[in-house]
Amino acid sequence: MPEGVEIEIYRRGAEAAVGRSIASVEAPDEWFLKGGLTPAEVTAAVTGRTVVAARARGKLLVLDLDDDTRVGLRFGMTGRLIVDDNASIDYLEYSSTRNDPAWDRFVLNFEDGGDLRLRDPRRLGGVSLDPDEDALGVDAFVIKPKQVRDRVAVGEVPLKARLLDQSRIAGVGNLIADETLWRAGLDPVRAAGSLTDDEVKKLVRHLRKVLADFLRDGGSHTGRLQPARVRGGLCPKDGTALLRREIGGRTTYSCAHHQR
DNA sequence: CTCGACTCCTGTTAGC
DNA sequence: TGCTAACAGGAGTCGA
Repeated sequence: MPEGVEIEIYRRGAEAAVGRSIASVEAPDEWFLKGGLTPAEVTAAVTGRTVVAARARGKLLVLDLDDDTRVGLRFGMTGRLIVDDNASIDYLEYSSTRNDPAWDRFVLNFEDGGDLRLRDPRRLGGVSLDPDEDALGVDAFVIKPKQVRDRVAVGEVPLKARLLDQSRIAGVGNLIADETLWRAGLDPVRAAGSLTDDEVKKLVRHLRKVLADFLRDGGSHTGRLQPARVRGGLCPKDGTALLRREIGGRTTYSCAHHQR
């Protein structure tokens, strides 16, 4: 599903839109527009403008336009970005393997004839104008150990829930969180503030490696834990029956043996 | 401010 | 074969 890794892949795909002018907009699904935005408003705001940058912050993809308007794209759990008929990602966990244009919720048509499409079967994504980027924490790709210690590894909230809190660290979704904690040998229900300095360092080290691995391998579904994230799954490290719990409101798989 | 519970969305799949 | 119900999770809202 689209987590920070997928958003970075989308961002690279969206680089193809930089320098191009927007001729028209398709916003057929008003529900998909967030913050009270209407199709008429978004059309007026972006038509005739040129894309000058594509940026990622956590799970938010931002297109900067030449008049400082910012277009915020969110992908929910099933959204994909398609630029000029090129999808940067073909497979998304929990999404459909079909490819139906009826799921195009937002389209920018460029003056040169190409287009940028946000295709989201389950409509959990959305489009906003001038999104509040400051509400997001430091992006997981660049967060430093000290920032993790100060903003993530604090309080009595379960560690897993903390990692999913986008205001503290942006871009970690359910699969990245489970894989990171599994590799780091940390129990997802541990109080976030209970980690020692060494455990914080270990957490950051594994997070960075997980992000790099997932980026290299093409998405957040490519983890070593992933095949075992099913009912009755066994830990790929030691064969122990995995625990399946709901933590932070999300299905969480972890190993009772080596995650402490 | 913090935090857990709840709600939204719909394609897919398990099970009868 | 056809149907129903459960399931998936990112993000916003609400109340304690």
